[in-house]
Amino acid sequence: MKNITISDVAERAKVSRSTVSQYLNQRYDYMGEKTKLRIEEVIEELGYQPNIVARSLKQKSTKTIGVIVANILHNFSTEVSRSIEDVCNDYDFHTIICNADDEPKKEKRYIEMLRAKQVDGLIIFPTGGNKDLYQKMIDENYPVVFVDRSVDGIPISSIMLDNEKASTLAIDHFASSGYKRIGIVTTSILQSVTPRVERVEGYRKAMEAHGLQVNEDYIKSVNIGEIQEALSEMATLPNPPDAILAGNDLALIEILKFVKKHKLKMPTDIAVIGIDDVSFASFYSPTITTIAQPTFKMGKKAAEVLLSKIQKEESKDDGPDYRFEPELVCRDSV
Amino acid sequence: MKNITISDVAERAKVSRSTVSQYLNQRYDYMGEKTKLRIEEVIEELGYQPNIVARSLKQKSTKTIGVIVANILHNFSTEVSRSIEDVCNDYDFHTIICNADDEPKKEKRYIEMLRAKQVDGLIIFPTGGNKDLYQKMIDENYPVVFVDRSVDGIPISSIMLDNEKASTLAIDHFASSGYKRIGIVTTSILQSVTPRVERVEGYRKAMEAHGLQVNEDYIKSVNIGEIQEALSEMATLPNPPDAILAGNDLALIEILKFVKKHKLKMPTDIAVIGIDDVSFASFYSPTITTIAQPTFKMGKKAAEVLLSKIQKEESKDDGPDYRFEPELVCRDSV
DNA sequence: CTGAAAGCGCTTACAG
DNA sequence: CTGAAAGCGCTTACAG
Repeated sequence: MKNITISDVAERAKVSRSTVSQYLNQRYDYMGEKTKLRIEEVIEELGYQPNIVARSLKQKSTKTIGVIVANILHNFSTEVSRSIEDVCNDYDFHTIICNADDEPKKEKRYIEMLRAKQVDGLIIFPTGGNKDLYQKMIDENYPVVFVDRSVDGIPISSIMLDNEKASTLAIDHFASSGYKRIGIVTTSILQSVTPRVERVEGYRKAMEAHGLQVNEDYIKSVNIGEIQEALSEMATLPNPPDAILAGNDLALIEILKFVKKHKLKMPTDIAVIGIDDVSFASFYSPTITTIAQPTFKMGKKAAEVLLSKIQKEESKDDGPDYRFEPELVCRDSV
Repeated sequence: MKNITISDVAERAKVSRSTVSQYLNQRYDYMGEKTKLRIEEVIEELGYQPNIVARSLKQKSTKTIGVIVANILHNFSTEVSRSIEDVCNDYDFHTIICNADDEPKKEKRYIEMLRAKQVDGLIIFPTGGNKDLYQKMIDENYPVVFVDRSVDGIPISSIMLDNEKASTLAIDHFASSGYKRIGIVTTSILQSVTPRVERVEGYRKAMEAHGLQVNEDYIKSVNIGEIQEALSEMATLPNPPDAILAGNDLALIEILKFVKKHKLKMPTDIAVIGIDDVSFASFYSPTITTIAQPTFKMGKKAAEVLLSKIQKEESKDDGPDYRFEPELVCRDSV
């Protein structure tokens, strides 16, 4: 199956390839009306579709961006990606989504692959483990924006939740419902991933603001596989917490499993709030009070910031971060 | 920022571009050891990365495939896509995922865009609404495979669940637990989407096999927004069903919402089985009995079939469909 | 063992 | 108003 190229169209329409190209790029300014119509006809007739790869090579733009999420298992990643795609679509950009699986090595491989593929820019939920690469992109003035996390010493704008506020909303709500022994469970904080660190920090501050005691035994930042154990430890404390804030959706699920396994009742035995508005929150029993992230807005912003960097050539920025407001969704688990 | 090209490498290594290209393509056969080392060094030194767009243009292969899912909201779509990506990754192929949103128009746009981008093949969860395009791809011997659904008169292999078996497993399980008034609720069947049609068909056959009466009022195939109403209708029948099979994950969620809203108890007031093993099935209250699709295997198969079509040039096949076995996951909602 | 030349399918000044 | 020419960054016979 020989592919139809611009030459075939030109030949058939009895014009030069340049003229066809002008037509394709809608530069009709100086084109004879009959020429235009003739080309249009031939294209229709041949079912010609321009080869975008060839165009990209010449134009040095692929109209494609790459998105590298740290871990696709978080609902947040999926929703933000979806929103990024929507916006890109509106601007006729394609999106290639990759999942680094929390491994800096994979992230590195994807960054290199995507750049070799000449994507016009990158949206990264950074693992944090490739500072040299991040810095190299800055030095080369290559368009990048971060999402969810920032990286120390790397001045790339990041689209993030106001994480401290998220914790504050939760603690305020617990407190106003009379809970005092409030714990927090989140996935490991060892790589100092921004949202986790800030949420724990926000938790501490909010507790203090309410004059509540911060008990270190009530704070668990461990790998997802160790959460059950951490919860058991908390539960067997002489004075166990009566409310728990889940630092993200995966932590929440672990908590719900624990609650179920031990036949606890929410909110009487234990009150729960989850950061991230999981899909089943509204029909779980009881329905789950959550702190929702504006994932749609955040994805939109990420795409817009990146696209504008791409357009401007001038992708320099002082790396201002964009913070988004969390929202308390009251339901029955508190 | 001038990009580093093969010419820069050639110049610096004092060889021709051809030789560098040979090196890049690992055709070392006739290359002097010193040449090889020199090139290697220079590449390292310059941080050179070959431009894949240029390579693709010449090689007429982008090492990229497109995936167009009918509706990304189904958990099935996400999981299968993920598995496709994993396999493609192993073969050094990239994946571009698009969501047709159940709209044939969007599907058409994506097919055309992806082909213009010269993707080497397409995996489609077909909406069914673009038969001319599907046929055109067959005529052009362009590599395509379908997933989840087949399209009447279009001999393209499809990777599908054994849908009748899925319903059979559910009905058998209901029946063996003593339920007799069994209903089925699924999203609209109007466009004769394969799995929906087959699941309803399987339901009928299985009911008959058990000597159970098929009550047409127990069969609801309506748009997602109308499921609540359909359930109300069923519930107010003089003799309402005491068990319901959810045709897919979205239908299941509607049922769970209904159950919650009307404070019904599962399985005492109503027993439920869902086709698709949703994420929360194992910790919902009660845990939910489901029929799981082997999404991972199905995605793997789809990728493998497509990749082999791509490799063979000869992408013709007689369109044999591949059927996968559903699995009953017994939990507490029956 | 390595290089000169042609070509992939476009686009973009530039000339007329 | 339209065409000839050069070029994007690679690869691939082919010659030597």
